[in-house]
Amino acid sequence: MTANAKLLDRRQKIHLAIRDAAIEEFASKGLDGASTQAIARRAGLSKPQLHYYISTKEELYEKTLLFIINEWSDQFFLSSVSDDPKTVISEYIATKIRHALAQPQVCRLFANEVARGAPILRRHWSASREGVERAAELMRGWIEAGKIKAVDPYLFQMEMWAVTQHFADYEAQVRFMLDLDDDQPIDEERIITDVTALFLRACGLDNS
Amino acid sequence: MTANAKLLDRRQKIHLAIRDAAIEEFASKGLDGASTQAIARRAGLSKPQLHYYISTKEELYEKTLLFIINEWSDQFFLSSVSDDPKTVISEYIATKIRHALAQPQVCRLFANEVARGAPILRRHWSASREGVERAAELMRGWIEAGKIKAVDPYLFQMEMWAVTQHFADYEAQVRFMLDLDDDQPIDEERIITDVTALFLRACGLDNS
Amino acid sequence: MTANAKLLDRRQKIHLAIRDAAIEEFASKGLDGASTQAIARRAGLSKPQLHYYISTKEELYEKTLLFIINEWSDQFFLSSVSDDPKTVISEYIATKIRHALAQPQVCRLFANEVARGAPILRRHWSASREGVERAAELMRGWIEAGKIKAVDPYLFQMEMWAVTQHFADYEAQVRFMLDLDDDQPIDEERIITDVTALFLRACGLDNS
Amino acid sequence: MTANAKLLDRRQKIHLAIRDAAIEEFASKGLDGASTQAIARRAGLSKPQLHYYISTKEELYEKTLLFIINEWSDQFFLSSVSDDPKTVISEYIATKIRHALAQPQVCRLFANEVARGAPILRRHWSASREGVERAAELMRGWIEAGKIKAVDPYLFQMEMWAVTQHFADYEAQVRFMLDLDDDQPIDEERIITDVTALFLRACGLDNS
DNA sequence: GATGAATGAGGGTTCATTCAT
DNA sequence: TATGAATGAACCCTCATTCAT
Repeated sequence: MTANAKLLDRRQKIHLAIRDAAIEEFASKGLDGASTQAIARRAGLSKPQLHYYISTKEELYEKTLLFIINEWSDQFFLSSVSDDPKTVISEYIATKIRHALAQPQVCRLFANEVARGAPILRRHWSASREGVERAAELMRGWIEAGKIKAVDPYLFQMEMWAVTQHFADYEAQVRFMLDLDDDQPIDEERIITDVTALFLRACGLDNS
Repeated sequence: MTANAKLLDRRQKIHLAIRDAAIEEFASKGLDGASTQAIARRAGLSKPQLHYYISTKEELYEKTLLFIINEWSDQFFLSSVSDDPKTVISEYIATKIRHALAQPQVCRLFANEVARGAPILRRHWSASREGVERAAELMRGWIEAGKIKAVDPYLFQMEMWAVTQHFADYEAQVRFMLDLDDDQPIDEERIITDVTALFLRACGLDNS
Repeated sequence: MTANAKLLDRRQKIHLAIRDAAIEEFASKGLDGASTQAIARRAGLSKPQLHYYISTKEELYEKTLLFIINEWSDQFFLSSVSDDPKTVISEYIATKIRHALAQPQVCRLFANEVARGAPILRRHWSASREGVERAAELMRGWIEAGKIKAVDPYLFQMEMWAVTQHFADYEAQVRFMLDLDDDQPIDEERIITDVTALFLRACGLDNS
Repeated sequence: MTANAKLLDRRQKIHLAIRDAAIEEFASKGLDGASTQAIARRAGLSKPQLHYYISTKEELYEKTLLFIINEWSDQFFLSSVSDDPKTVISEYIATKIRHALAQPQVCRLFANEVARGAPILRRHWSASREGVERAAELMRGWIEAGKIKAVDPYLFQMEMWAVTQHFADYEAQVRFMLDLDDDQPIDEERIITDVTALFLRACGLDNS
């Protein structure tokens, strides 16, 4: 490994640490509530040192936001890898819940931005229009083919999003409802099974 | 009306204005991000004047939070006014969605607190235990009586909460999904109908 | 004296102290070099306290600048109180030199702004156009009437300005040239006499 | 050219670039207002790279100041190359004005230092004493010989300095007075002619 | 020589809160 | 009551400088 590569590696590590710290802070406190102090400390840096790597808090926020939606975008919509609605819906839900439980802060950061009215995010929303429409089209095809019941494709997408996202955004409440302490694991499979069944039944795909 | 009564009236008006301002600010910025400056301005007060009515920002936050969950608590759980699950579920969903669309800030303030890990709220959660269990018991009764399919009573409550709450917490995203501008009204009835149908089908109550 | 008047008085005193401090600091360090810290200290305030009275450093700079040119503007141009050029010129020079020696910081603040390219000042220069032209017209009248020699009215104004201003802007050098310590007084009358004679001779008004 | 010579050449170029950058920055912002960042950028260097060539900002300031007064010192005083006062004075003025118009930043840097009270410069002023006195002596000779009117030799020197320097220090105001845009050239000859005539008349040397 | 990184101090400004009046 | 003023902490960020490499 060359000296140059080592350098890049080091730099990247710091940038990763900053990103993680930013996600954590922004997720729980929001843009205004988060302090660069806390982000720096969490990333193991001094405040001026942090500013060696980033320019402003706002920019860091935007970059963090864009990073997560980019990483995450493949899970935003129903995919058309399969022709079978049951498979497609089940996979969407499983993937989304797994992500919600594995990276709740990422989900909450997104939720926080949307709750604020999405001032930053909406500048990048046009890119998602197509995904929404493609998923809607897919569902309309299933409905016309009599594969699923006649549901509103847009609302159905939103409802799946709402429920799967809930396990991240409302993790504390989920724990309360399920009577779990903060350190006890959430039963992922139980949730996936239940939520999947809910939505399959809701569109007439479950014969239980 | 006596002078004393007038005074109390005036005081109460100010307290109401402060509460409204606090809900608005805390909902969009969180506890840390909100400033007493902004709350005071929104309530039509000066900053020192605000501190005449409240003691600290934290306390105002807690009081506001407790107020809304108190006002709101009757909608938190399935009520047992009727014996008919279809009626009970439909009414829960309709009420909850109407509230979400009418007072999204209240919902978002709650969401924000939970997303932070509910540090304040959890001190008052024990009071909700009973409501959760009563609703679970209610559902178990329906299941045993063969009135609804065998769903997980706890998860089912959470799922209904998640979907109904979504229309407040993710209002901006809902508008994007439904292609609505910020000033266009959201079609309440369409949503209530759709979500109700979803959950009724999900527990075998819909014969459509 | 009413309580209200007292308050206004107190406030005004602080504002005056801030203005004086600002003149002093901005004059010797410029806009960028001056620190609100130093201005606050000089005005007998803490830094946050200073911000109770002013909003930003830039605004304070601009206000200070505008204040001094406003106070000072009556000395900027040749006045036409008399018909006699000798009187007019003599009085302009005497007044201007007295001001330069009495309030060198005010002069230097102005000089500093102009040396920077007058980014703020030039937004308010249009108001001075008339004064310049009126003075030029006055001199042209004298020339046509054969009262003074044919000098360039614009350059003559600038030359008088340059020399009189010099005793403020270059006070330290003046002291060096005249071999004066920092605490020794500058002989105002000697300078006024000499400079007046210079310019009167220069336009043919001195018969010495 | 040897490798060593090349090296020295390169180094010198960088030092020249730094000096130019320093003059520019210090002239418009002063010692405190100037940033090493800006100086480095203007010189095409990084900040640490700049510190490879200089030690501190203060030292750079002092060196720059000393350099310009050294380069410039031959123009500071009336020279005695000729016996004829008219020639000597005319040449002083022409040279000084040409310099002011060609290198206004150099002049302004000097002016700024003097306006601050010349804390650095005064440590090197003793060297100028002689020049001042020699010029004064020269003028006294002319006066005694009846070649010029009886003017104060010290004030006369200062007045010539003031007027010639003005075209650099107050360039922005000069442009305003002459109604010139920032990109229009200033008419050098017009100024030299006028100022020269002024001072010649002022000491009885102009028969116009 | 030159670059990335680090640091401690200080920049301007706003914060929540308190205290006079 | 409610306002002007004050304060100390903290805000985000840039400074000049140094030190590895």
